[in-house]
Amino acid sequence: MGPSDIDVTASGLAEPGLAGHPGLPTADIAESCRPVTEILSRIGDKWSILIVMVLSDGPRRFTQIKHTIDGISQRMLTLTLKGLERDGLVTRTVTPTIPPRVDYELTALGHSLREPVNALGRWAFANRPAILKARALFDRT
Amino acid sequence: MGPSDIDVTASGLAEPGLAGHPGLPTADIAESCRPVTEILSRIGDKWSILIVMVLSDGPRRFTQIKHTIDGISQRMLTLTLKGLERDGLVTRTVTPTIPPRVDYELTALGHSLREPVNALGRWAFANRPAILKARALFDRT
DNA sequence: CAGGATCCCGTGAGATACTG
DNA sequence: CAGTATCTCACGGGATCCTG
Repeated sequence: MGPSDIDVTASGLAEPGLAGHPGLPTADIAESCRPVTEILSRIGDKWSILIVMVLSDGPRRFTQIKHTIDGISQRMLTLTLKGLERDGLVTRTVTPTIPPRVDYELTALGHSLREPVNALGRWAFANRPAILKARALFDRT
Repeated sequence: MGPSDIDVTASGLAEPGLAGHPGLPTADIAESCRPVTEILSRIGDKWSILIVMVLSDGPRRFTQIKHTIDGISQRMLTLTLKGLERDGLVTRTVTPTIPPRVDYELTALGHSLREPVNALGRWAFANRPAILKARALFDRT
């Protein structure tokens, strides 16, 4: 999650519409896919999806998340949570007790993300055998 | 402290074949999300989705793809195509003429991937304004 | 407890240059 | 045309130590 923006080219607004109808000028495909790739670079990292999944049951505290997701460093947890908060997917509520308590919770936007992600998850789960098989076959030769 | 102090309701994760059989310890969330993260690391890179989108109209030649996707290096195009081929999402057909001709085409598996990706794309497009707004707000303070 | 500040390393990916 | 082979660098991300 860089400090700066994602947009690379002109400050322009990409035109709507997803790619894929015959007759569509192919040169614009990258342009029309920009929102997708943008989101993918947001949730396509190593931890975002896991955090969203963990939070889908309700609010969780920092260390609670940390212990639920095995292998995540507190650095990456902090950074990823901050990124999710920045994009409005997660809220952060501090209770200034001693020791401090911080709760993270999915926003409505964050919850709505679960649907397409679950769709992808179902695809992944359903086609994993095929992929693994293709992969094994490819690697053998 | 153990996994026992974490409340397990798992209502949200109970997707068919996905995470969360009821009563599943939350510690296994990462485990049950593995297929998703696996796929995400496959298509979550910088170019895979774009290539799949370009190929969704039908077979394309190497340089055709290269010129359609602006900014991709031939190195990354080769590598990404090889990865997609390895996972059974794309076929590679060589016509040994001089100069050689190589066509890439989506497999049925590759085509089926477009549906969940498009779902994600619709989400991305619909919620992009909200995300950008949240981002701008977050960055101002 | 929650998170900042550093240090460090592997690898993702761009820029050429060469080949069948 | 469709790649392979290097060189290079930026950055994602882990480990560790420090603070309010």
